[in-house]
Amino acid sequence: MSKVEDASSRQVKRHRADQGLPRGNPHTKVNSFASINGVFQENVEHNSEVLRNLLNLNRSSPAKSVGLCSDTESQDSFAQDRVAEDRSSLLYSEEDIAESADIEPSGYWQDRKLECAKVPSESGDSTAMPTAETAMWEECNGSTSPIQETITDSLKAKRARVENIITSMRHSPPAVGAQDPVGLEDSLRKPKRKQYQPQPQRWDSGDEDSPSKPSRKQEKTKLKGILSHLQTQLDTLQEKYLNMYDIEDDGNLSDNSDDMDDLNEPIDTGSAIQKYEVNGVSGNSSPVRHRNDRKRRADGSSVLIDRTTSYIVRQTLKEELPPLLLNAVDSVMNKLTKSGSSKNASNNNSTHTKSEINSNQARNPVLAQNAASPPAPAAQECKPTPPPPTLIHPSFFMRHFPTPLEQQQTEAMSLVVPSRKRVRSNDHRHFHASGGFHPGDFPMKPEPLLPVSLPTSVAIPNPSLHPTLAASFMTPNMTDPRDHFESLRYMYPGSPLIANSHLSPLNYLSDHRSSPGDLSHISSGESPAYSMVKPEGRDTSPLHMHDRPSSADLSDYSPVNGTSITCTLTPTHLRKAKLMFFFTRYPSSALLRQHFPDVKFNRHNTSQIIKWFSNFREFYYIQMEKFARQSVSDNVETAEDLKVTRDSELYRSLNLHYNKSNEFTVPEGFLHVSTTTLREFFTAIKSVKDNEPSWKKTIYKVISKLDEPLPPFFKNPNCLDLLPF
DNA sequence: TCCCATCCTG
DNA sequence: CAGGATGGGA
Repeated sequence: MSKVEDASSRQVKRHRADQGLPRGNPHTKVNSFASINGVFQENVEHNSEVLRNLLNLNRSSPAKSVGLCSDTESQDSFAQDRVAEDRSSLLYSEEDIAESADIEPSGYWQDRKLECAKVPSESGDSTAMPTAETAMWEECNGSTSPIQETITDSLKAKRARVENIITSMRHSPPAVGAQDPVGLEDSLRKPKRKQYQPQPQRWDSGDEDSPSKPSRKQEKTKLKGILSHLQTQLDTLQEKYLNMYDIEDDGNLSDNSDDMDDLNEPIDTGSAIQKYEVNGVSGNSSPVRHRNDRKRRADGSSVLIDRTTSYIVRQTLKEELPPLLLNAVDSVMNKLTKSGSSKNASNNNSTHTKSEINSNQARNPVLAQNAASPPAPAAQECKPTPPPPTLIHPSFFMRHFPTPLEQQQTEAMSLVVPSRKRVRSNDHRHFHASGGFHPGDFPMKPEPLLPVSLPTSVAIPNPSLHPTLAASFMTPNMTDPRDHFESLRYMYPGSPLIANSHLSPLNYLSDHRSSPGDLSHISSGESPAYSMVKPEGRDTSPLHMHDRPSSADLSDYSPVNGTSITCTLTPTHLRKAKLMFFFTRYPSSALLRQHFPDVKFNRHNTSQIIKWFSNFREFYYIQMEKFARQSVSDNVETAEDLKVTRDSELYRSLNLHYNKSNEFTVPEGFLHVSTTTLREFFTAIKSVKDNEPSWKKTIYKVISKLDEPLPPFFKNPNCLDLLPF
């Protein structure tokens, strides 16, 4: 049974690896999403500050920067549409946030289409996705009331400016019209606009595994630039929007005092929705709500109009900025995390990336929603059938950093398509918003953008095998706590770590340096002070933050520096294991269990960690044999002439492998063992014993007896955190 | 039969 | 570093 289980598990892992699937526990996706929301929240707050500053700045400055706004009547109508659609997008977004997640997307959008069908489209584009909001605006435009005409003129002027802003933004990146899959340049000149494309979600399309993945390392630096570039663009857009807004509101500054009050508060989407719905008689039906707004405008209340405009501007920025920044930060951080050591900032993919941006802007509904779409593609887009596999569900997070496959998307994405799930991005992470975006999601506790330590592949937590672990991954706290606390370590840099001084590697290291080789006084294992090893039979929940070594062992144990039990072996564990190899080449499984108290060992991860040491030995012996043979060929006379020192190339090679960041002072004992091993190999090779079948076994036997006791601090699950590096 | 180590391979 | 094959020991 176990054999079968192991075999099948291996098969599964193999399969997953072959598929390029993430190795981590799928539930970590939830946590990743939570982290995104955390960032989102931060962005919202940050942006609210930005918005306040911008608005105040514009209000205080009579000079309006509208240089890019060259009004024409034809543009006016387009811009007006865009303003209207932006408004409707925002409304959709709000409704999505407010509405239950149980809404079927298809039904949701079909309802929208039904609403649209009742409204004549101003543009005459039958494929357009009219909305109640546009209907409202169009009805308003069609009115013969003088007041409404004034209103319309005012709005047209606004739209014209928005149009110009958008146009200028589109041309900001280098023109990539030839690569533009959306036909953006053409669409810019056509008075048609694309329809909303309600896309059935494809949660987990394997197609996103791009066949030609550009180097993430190379993209890292570019993404940084992209981030700042996009932010600059957004700032420009903000400024222009607000300038426009300010011009329109010149005579109504006092009337908008409450708006400014609003701006002095952190912008909160939920409260904004509430405010907006309070303005309408009915908070449930947006058409009704819009009509009420329209009636107020028809009453000639410029205050209301300006408030609405203000609201549009604010909401647009609220909606636009956070996802953009979120996505940018997400992408950059992802690249950074995955290629933190990358130093080669290549520009090879700059064109590619910029085209991504451009095509992304094409999907930005604010930018491209009004863009013309040829009738045929539009008709195709109207199909309620599921999109092609390469079409990824449009979401806030993906509009700005599309995957290469995403670039094949040919329709403008709605700003507010319900972002219920984030499908795999090019970072191969999955984000699932089980209930869409709710205002309550955003204040979620910020999680680390990425786990500091990702599980190693063998350590795939298999929920079916470990139901308790599976349950543990259901909450944010239940990810590998080491990851959690590693991140917390940066949040609380001053937090005390281990009070027991002899658990400190620094102490060990200093002791070690002062008296090399004298490790007996810190001999590990048997010291009763470190009897914090988890009892074998303990079968508690994987996460017991406080069910941990007694306070006598770790007097300063706290959730901040603490850890909890996990079945997942992380790269941190691997690093620790490598350092342990300096002391023990043949650790027993019992020894490993003792020194990884944060690991709940099962058959799986036990064999994994044993395999690690097997691999360590393999590398070690290969190096030894290599250098022994080299010494033989170098006509070294006797084995006694060989000695591994910290200057020797062999040492550097080993140190690079086991102690890459040089965070650990290699113990003197390891030099002795290395010297012994090298000499054993040298002698065997010199005496041509390497012709014998298993000539290495005798060497292995010798070396296996040279294991040293591990320093006590290896029993500290956080010992690597204490290393200076 | 299970566990572990090694070797080979990717 | 991991997976698979293989072999040996308990």
